[in-house]
Amino acid sequence: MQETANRPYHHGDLRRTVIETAMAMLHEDKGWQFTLREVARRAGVSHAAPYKHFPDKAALLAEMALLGFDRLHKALTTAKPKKSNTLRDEFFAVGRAYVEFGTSNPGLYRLMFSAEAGKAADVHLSERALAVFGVVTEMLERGQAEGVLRKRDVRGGAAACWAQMHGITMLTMEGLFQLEKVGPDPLDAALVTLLEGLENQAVNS
Amino acid sequence: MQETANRPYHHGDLRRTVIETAMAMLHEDKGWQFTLREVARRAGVSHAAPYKHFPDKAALLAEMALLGFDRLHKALTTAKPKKSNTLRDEFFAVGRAYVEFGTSNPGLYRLMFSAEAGKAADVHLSERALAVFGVVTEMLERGQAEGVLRKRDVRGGAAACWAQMHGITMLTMEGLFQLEKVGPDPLDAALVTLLEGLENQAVNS
DNA sequence: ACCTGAACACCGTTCAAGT
DNA sequence: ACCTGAACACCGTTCAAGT
Repeated sequence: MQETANRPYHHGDLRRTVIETAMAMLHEDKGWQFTLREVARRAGVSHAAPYKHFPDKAALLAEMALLGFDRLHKALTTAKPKKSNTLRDEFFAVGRAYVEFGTSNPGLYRLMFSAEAGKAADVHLSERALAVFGVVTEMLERGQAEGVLRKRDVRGGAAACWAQMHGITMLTMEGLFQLEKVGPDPLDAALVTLLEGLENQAVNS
Repeated sequence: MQETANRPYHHGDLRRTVIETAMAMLHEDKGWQFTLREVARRAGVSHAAPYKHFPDKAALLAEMALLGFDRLHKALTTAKPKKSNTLRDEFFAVGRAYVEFGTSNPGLYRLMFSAEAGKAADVHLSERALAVFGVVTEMLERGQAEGVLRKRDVRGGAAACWAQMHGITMLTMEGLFQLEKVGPDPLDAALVTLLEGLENQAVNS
């Protein structure tokens, strides 16, 4: 862990360094179009060195995507307010945290849902990716138990929530949600609409 | 327009041919990671020839993305049933058509919303891309006029719809909506949830 | 065990030169 | 006006060889 100024030949923990360097480069560019050679350059090793730790670039991408899902999961559970809060508060807190995560890590978020990462190692079907789905499911189950939400197959509702979060996040990243055409606060509007589709009682405005 | 078997030197309509060839290659792969050189090879010209018609690869991608938005717009308006149908029918028809378009053209759909296409030429802010938004807006306006939908800023509702469509489409493309974990018919569940968030009257199940 | 350096088969892009 | 062919500066990946 302690970095000595001179790394003569052996690097020590190149595997971790490669991932961290690549993660840092993801923040600079929007896409995951960083090059493996550039990563190696920044890490101060030859361009062939990373191949001792990853079979190919796709493997590195997949690992980064998994890391991304872990961070997203953590961001959501952290954002969840302490108990004795209304479900509505929790719903909005988690929703906003999701979008916030995506928009402040656009490169990483894109990578997580890219075909490239998905192909390799079944990233999207891993339990680490599906843990995010679990957060939403728990929230809906609580809502149904409290009678706030309509009683329906929770999985369908969770699917709707995830799709809505993902859609808002990507459209925001593209700048499409910054237009006057979509109104003053599309994020809020989308969350309200979604919640009211899940809620139990009638709302007449 | 009529293709002679021998194209000795001049191609005739290389610009169109390049676009069509690239479009065809988009169907084979999932991503837009086709190479310009391969396009030129298939078109039977040198790898430098396309540069007489497009300043760079990004310009070609942007043009293809615009074409994609035109096709999506057409797919939605075509799917819209003739009048004297309920709004609910229209809503589901358009929703399913949207997802269907994405899942049957994954490469093109990905390209349309990629950062690469977005950067070039303001694709996402073009009226051709926003026409899709218009289809949803019209539908909601009709619903509000008929009293079926809650009266609210239509733009917010349209934003919610678009985000939901986009999210479902992408998650389906990733295979995440084919899991038992998300239930038997997540697409339907998401559409129902969305619609009921927009609707006027109370629903007690 | 871990890393290097040269090598291979590709890219995107440019540009003088051909027709 | 439209296209070619060689060239440049890159990639990802491999592999014998070094420490």
